[in-house]
Amino acid sequence: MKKPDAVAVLGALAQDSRLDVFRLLVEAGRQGMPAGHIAASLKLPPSALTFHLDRLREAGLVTVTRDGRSMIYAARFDTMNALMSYLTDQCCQGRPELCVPAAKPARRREKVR
Amino acid sequence: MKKPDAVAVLGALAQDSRLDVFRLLVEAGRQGMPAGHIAASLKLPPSALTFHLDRLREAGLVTVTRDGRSMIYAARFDTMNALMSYLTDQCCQGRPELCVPAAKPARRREKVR
DNA sequence: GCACTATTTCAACAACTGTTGAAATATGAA
DNA sequence: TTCATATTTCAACAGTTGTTGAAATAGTGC
Repeated sequence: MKKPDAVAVLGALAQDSRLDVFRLLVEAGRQGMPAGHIAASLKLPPSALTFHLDRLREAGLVTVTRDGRSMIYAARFDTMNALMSYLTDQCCQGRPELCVPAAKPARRREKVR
Repeated sequence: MKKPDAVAVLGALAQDSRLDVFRLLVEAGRQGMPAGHIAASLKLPPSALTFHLDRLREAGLVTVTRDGRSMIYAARFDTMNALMSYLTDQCCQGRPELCVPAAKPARRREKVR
């Protein structure tokens, strides 16, 4: 991921309603969710939802497919993945331990033998 | 980190000049860098730089201290750290392996037996 | 075809953002 | 004190963003 893409993805997530939409789609997982269901969950007027979904799609954070009269939106984990890598590389001196506690081996493995 | 903070931090990074400034400060490390040096490196007019540094500071991404007539800005890794955790939790289903390749144990285990 | 549902498009508008240059402030040196 | 340097403040301005509601489009079923 290059800088302009990172700026676009960060900008797409840097807004209240859009962060809500994206988190909802993350929860929904790979199968996604119809636009109407998102609108109902978040109480967003349909035109506002379309506006935000467009921006998420332009940033590569969601995919759309039609199913009958519904449009199914789903989170793109690969883009999120690329953003996390970009931030780790560019904004954490490439040293995950500086910014990513998750990178600790952690908890499960008893002992590395 | 809560949602409004995450939105603020994402917004602070979601801009060309600011992402440049922050990356430069990450490179500079804990000792930071005087504003003038940043302005020179990135060829930003001083008033524009102040504007962007203010936003980074409001988002908690940099600290400032005075040294003589210079203002020394430094990246706050703890805030970046908190953002990474927030994104991993809220936008990757809390499953780092979905979005954080670094978190994969990776490569070493021959076979899951 | 007509009615019905799901979603997008469009225009309007207030609010916010990023950039600029000139003036103000703060510190240090002579 | 006066001069020079480092940075911030301020006002102005064009451009972008988010929200709204009404109208348009696309698909389904009768």
